Amino acid sequence: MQTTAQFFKALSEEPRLRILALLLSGELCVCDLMAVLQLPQSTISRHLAYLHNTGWVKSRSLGVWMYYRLAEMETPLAKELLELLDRRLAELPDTQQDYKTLEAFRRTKKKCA
Amino acid sequence: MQTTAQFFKALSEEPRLRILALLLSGELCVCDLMAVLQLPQSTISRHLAYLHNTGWVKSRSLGVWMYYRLAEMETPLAKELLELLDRRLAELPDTQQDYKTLEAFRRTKKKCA
DNA sequence: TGATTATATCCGCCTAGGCGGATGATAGCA
DNA sequence: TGCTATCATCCGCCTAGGCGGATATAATCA
Repeated sequence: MQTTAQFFKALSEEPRLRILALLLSGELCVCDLMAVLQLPQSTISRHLAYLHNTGWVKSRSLGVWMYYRLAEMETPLAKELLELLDRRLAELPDTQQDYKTLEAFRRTKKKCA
Repeated sequence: MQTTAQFFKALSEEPRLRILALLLSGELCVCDLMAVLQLPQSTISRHLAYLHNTGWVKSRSLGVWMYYRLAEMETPLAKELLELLDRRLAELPDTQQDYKTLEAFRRTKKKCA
């Protein structure tokens, strides 16, 4: 139960929720997230570390970049929660705005890839 | 999004998760929750106030007692999240233990009702 | 009315964790 | 071998919110 609470705690801050919503669309590196969320790099990395520690995301390094993706969920509760986020987070206006920003960023910059 | 994060934050502490799990089985008063969770009354009331403020529970007073029940969820995300908790929280060993304790408490005490 | 009971709130204390600038480690490039 | 870009971590600062004992409020009962 402690662990379950911990797991939900990862969703209790807006920047982390926005990061997860963005990762639902696929793997991203830290600089992508910086560009979309408009937050300092230390803030992004801190939240990513939190999400990593609580089992929400996995990472792989590719050259200088660190790519983050959603982890494979292990318990039924976690699996279904992720499915729920996948269905319902995208509906939120804030998420849609972030998706647009990500698209725009990808068109203008061919860096970070 | 801020609100969504706030909503999840309510699930980020173990006592609140246990309270919600117990309320899934029906309306309860503060003294029921005290008996099951074995936590001081001020702690229970504080968490109930938090759950109330974040839209998870509603309350009604009946004489000296204050009865708490799950609120009707308003957004699709909230509705489905509650359904998920209903399906999956009951599976957890901690929840099952709390249910047993609640049953035992109800058999021995006819007070608080 | 005075005592008891259930609950809410206050209080002081304490920790997790938020923030963002500064610094450190590492990889690729010139 | 520097130089630069990316990212992790450190740092000091600050707030939300955890805890539980003490107190206030309201309802019931004798």
